[in-house]
Amino acid sequence: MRLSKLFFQTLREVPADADVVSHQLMMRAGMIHQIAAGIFDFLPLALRTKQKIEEIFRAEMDAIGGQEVTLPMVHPAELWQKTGRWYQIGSDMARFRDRNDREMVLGMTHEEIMADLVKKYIKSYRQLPTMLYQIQTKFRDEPRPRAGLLRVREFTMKDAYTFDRDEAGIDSYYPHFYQAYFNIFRRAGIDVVAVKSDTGMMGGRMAHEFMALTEIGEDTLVLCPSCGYSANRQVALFRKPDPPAEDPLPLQEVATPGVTTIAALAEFLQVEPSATAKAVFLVADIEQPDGKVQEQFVFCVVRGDMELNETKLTNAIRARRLRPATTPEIQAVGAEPGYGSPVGVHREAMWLVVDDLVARSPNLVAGANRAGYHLLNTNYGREYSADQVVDLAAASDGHSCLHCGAPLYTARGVEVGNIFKLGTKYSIAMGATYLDENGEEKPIVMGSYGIGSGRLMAVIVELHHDEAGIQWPITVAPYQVMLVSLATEKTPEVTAAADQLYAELLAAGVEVLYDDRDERAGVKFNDADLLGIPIRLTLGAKGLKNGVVEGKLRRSGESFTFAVSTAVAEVQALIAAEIARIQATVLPVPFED
RNA sequence: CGGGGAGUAGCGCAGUCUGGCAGCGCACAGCGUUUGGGACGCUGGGGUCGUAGGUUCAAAUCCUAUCUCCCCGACCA
Repeated sequence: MRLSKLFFQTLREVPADADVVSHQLMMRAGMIHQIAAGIFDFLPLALRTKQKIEEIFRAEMDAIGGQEVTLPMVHPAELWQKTGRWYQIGSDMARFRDRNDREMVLGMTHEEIMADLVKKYIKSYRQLPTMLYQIQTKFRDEPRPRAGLLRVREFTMKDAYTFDRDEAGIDSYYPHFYQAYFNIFRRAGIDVVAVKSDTGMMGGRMAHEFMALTEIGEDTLVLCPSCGYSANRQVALFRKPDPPAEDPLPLQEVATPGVTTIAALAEFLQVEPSATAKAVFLVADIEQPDGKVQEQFVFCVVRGDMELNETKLTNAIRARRLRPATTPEIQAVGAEPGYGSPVGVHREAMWLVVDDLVARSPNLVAGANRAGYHLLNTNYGREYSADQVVDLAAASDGHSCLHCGAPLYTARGVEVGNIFKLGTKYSIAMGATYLDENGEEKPIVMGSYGIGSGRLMAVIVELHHDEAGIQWPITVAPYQVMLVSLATEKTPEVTAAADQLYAELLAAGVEVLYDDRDERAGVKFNDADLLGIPIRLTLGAKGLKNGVVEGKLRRSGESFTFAVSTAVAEVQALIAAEIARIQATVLPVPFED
């Protein structure tokens, strides 16, 4: 491609709306253009990279038995009503009516549609397992799109679905995806960690998220440096410290005027925060046995040195959603904000959930449920008992690893992919069943597996750039080679040589972007750095006089001198070396169950 | 949905407080000089000042409403 003809424009200045690096660089490189919050145009350079990423998806999916299909992105509401997600999902789902007043949705994911499809075609255990995938547009009306391509409303996703006879079937398929995902990300030039994750609205038994570690990530990960344990903080487990071995002491009320935080309480009483109990008041939407959703006041207790993990709580009490309780609601159950404890509250008006460590810790300081007073020496089972005793605490830096005891650390990550064991939720709802060897009708066991192409592209830029611009890994670069001609009006021989080299590179099958523009050298070099094409070839009057063309690797700055006559072969070797360098990172990964 | 910021040429911004010809830089077009890391000169094109209503002799500027975008939070397969 000749740069003089390419539909693009580089920007010298950073667009005001862009504040993460990947967004800035892709805007400046003329790759993307925003038309609304979280909705982008992909220009030719971006599209080439997106297509390369998607070719990697196809190769890895095909390698584990996938067959590509394309399902619509407009769905009748009926399919979503069958699984109940029509009712569960809020305004993230874009809904509209067609001309005949039928309710329709824009697809946010395709479990329903896939289950509906296989229902018609899969009848026998002989047809299982099957894996279908597509690369398709999704629309999710996110409340807050942000950070360029990292969090958008309309996006392309590779979503794959497995169909197995039983749990054992998916248990054996799932690790293939786990490996394929590592292969995909490594072939795209990034490293990821797989973490156990919450199954959220997808439901299901097991899920992993593939996280790229970067400061701009929205998720917090908990990692063990010793045994490799890794989990999203939402579900991360840790080994709780042993509570001190003390005999229960008599309950005692003390005046603590104006002391409403754990830190202030610890300071005032000269005790460790770990010797206190923290009360958290929430209101949960709980689905009742009759299907109606009711609000329930939830009183949570964790130790003062720990934080409540709302995902753990949500799962423990099977809540639809949580919100903080208001002061009147808190007082209505006999508690007092800042001085709350489960001692002496109206137990019948609440669901009381206590962290297991609190239940095991003797003589904790807790609120007295009246302003200005706390209680010393509260003991679970003596002053109060709970509706549920479960793990509610959020894992943090320095906590001990559940498996090996080493201190955990936290890191920020961007979720670039996920894999779910879905079970039979969708197949039962849609009636997707098969007959087994005994002629018995059984629901198909499903899994679903997603990767967003645009987000992955943005993450690659986040992880591969410098001050001057992008540094594309060669496997996903829009072009492999950028040929920069430094010809001027006075050096037509340079133009001729560059034209010829361009033609030879094209003929040799090299993906080459040819900067034939009438620009000064500085402009061309700066644009080349910005676009981040991995190999730059420079042909100018000086070099040509000596019969040489200069080569340079964008990622390292390493430079080479090639004879013009052998340049094509040298470049091909360089491309092969760059590809091999990335391919060398694609290795077997042990499956962490 | 809560808090904050911003809408003026394709991009970055000034002008708004204190109403009075709509500007600057980049980009774009033409001509000339230049030509290995974002050249220079001259000339030129491009604007419903987010939208609607109001106040006023006069509104980018004041008032009211509204839309949009960005950031933090809530939310998020």
